[in-house]
Amino acid sequence: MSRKISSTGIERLALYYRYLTSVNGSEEAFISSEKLAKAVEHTAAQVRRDLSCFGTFGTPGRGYNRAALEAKLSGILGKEKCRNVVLVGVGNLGSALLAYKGFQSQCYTIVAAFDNDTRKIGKHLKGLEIQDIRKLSAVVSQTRAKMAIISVPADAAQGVVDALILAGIQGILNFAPTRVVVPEDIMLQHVDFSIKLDRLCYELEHA
Amino acid sequence: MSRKISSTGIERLALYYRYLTSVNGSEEAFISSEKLAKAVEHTAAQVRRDLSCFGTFGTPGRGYNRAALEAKLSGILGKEKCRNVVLVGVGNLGSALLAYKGFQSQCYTIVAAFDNDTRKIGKHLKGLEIQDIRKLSAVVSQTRAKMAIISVPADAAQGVVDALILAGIQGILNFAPTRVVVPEDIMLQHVDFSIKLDRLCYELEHA
DNA sequence: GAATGTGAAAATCTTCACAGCT
DNA sequence: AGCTGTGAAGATTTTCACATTC
Repeated sequence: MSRKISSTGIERLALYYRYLTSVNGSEEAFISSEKLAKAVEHTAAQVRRDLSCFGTFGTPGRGYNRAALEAKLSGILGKEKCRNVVLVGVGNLGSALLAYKGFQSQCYTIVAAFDNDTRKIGKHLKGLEIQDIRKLSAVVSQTRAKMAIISVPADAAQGVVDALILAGIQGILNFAPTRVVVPEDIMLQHVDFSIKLDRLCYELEHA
Repeated sequence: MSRKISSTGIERLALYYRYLTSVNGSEEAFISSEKLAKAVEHTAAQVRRDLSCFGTFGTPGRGYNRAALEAKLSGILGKEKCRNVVLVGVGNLGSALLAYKGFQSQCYTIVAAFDNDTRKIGKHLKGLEIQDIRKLSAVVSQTRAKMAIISVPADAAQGVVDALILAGIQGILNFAPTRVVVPEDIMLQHVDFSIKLDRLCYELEHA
């Protein structure tokens, strides 16, 4: 046991977890690495390797107990404690993210939304009042949010990121179509769909 | 020259391209691998390696000619021919994607939008009429679209993907929070932000 | 018999470091 | 002097294959 998980492996763990929680009831109590792999379009060896990084909880000859595996993954991923998230940038995309059910059904709650557009500030959306970005610091410490989602224009992204870090945010999910710089101890993930579309385009071109 | 580009390298190429097109004018005519790397948060060696996979067009001692590099990348990525894209699933996220400027400013045009909700069909959004999903096949052949974006619920994704492929679509950008199966010759990319948020959560937990 | 957990091999991706060009 | 292009080394990730356990 106990090789370090690969960084892509972490995303697979999240896929395993989502799969397990999405098929509810009326299933066998055990699932094999083979079946789990099929469900998320990966390989059985990879499933076993990923899971083995966190201990050994499969049963040879049977597979993994679904309920136990789900619980274990929940723990590994840190989903026990539900997490408060703030969102910055309530444009088209930001509004869609506010409404997105996938976050809530997992363990995340968007507890505040910010914008710098005075026409939006004060309005309500999905039960949240859009707040002035200048209140960021106060609200972050008040809600003890550790994660932020930013969906602002590319040229505003770095400034917002800096402000978030100053306010105490430790992890940022960036939807702005640009790269930003953060200190070593701040976690950052990009969701960059124009790049993904470009990649698709490339692959079509070179098929 | 001429090692095969890594699959992550392709996404970097798209980043280089976006960076070059985003800084307009008033720049040096040449840019070094070092500077380009900085701009997109990668390394100089990686930039040179990625580019070298498609020929040699840097100038030792000077760097890369910005305009030439931009043109070259455009060619590599297949951006010459602007590409018609259809979108399936006009919910919150789909609507935001329709409005997203980033696609247009690159070479993509969303030429049709589909949904299966009779309350939405016939309505107009961003100058497009939302069409009945059953017209998919006709519209795809008419517009000669080769790429599709899907933003439908997870449980509808596979069905939509199958229909798209039947209609002649060759590349799919999937925003549905689930994995789908496609034949070998169909290109598929996932934009899976609940997974990215989970990864952020994991990294916060194990920082 | 069936499926895990894991060394070892293979494949892929990144970095080093430097010869060679401008 | 400055920077590219690239072999070679290194690091990471995936796959193979099988002894071991239930």
